[in-house]
Amino acid sequence: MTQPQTKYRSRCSIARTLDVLGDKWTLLVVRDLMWHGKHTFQELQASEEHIAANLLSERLKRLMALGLVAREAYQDRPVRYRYALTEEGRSLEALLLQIMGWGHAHLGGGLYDPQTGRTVAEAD
Amino acid sequence: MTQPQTKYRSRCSIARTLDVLGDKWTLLVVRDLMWHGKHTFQELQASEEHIAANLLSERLKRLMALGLVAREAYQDRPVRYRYALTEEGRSLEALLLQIMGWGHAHLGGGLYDPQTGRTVAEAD
DNA sequence: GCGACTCACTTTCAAAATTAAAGTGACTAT
DNA sequence: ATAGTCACTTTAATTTTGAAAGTGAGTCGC
Repeated sequence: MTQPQTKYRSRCSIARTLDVLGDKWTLLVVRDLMWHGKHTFQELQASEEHIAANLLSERLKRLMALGLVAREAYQDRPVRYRYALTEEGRSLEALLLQIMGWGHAHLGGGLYDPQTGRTVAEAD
Repeated sequence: MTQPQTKYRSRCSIARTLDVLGDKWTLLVVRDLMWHGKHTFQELQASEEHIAANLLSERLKRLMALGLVAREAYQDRPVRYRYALTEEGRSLEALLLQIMGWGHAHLGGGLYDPQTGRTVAEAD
């Protein structure tokens, strides 16, 4: 549970969620961390949607500030980081599944099965 | 099922859904149409988040183009419209509930109960 | 008839966000 | 020494947004 109301547009939970996750990139980063084993900056950047480096950098900072993502250095000299979802970040899985289900049914996108790691229904 | 009329960034259902709904306003319009009995342009514009008229106009056009919202004239001279979700638009309810649930649990927003039309848990 | 008002927008324009590209700094490999 | 990797940051052009004002068709009060 994060802090005060002043940082949000309203007290509506949907508006608040959109305040922090409502853009075209944030949830794709979460998707990659959640399911696709992408944990370094360059792995995240290499996803097929091609997020710009400055946006990835900014989104990771926001997700860390929200406590949804944490990073740890996996190497010094030079320091290199590994990003991972926190437990709170993993709580977004149901939301991601819901979004995926809707997009599959209504926009013809693929349907990924986190159990098997496979896309079980092809996209148009 | 909407056809590949639009071109999407990728075949990922999440990316596609974000392509069409991934911004700070679209789902608030859907929320108001779904649950709050707001059906005219001015009713939608009067919500507490205060969407700008140009954005509301553009979002309604997009939602209509997607087949999620339809409008009918409820008056001629001058023509005035009533906007409503289509059946496909109503399919977004589960997604809205999921987003609301997450926002309530993690950002402290209110929790609305569509059954009773009441907010059952207050926001911070 | 005249002015004030309503509704559903559209236009305007500055500010903010996104995009693509190039640049930086610390290193490693040849 | 030169080239390459990684994790970013910076820069500059383009796009989107946000706030305000404007428009057009009509109604209402006097």
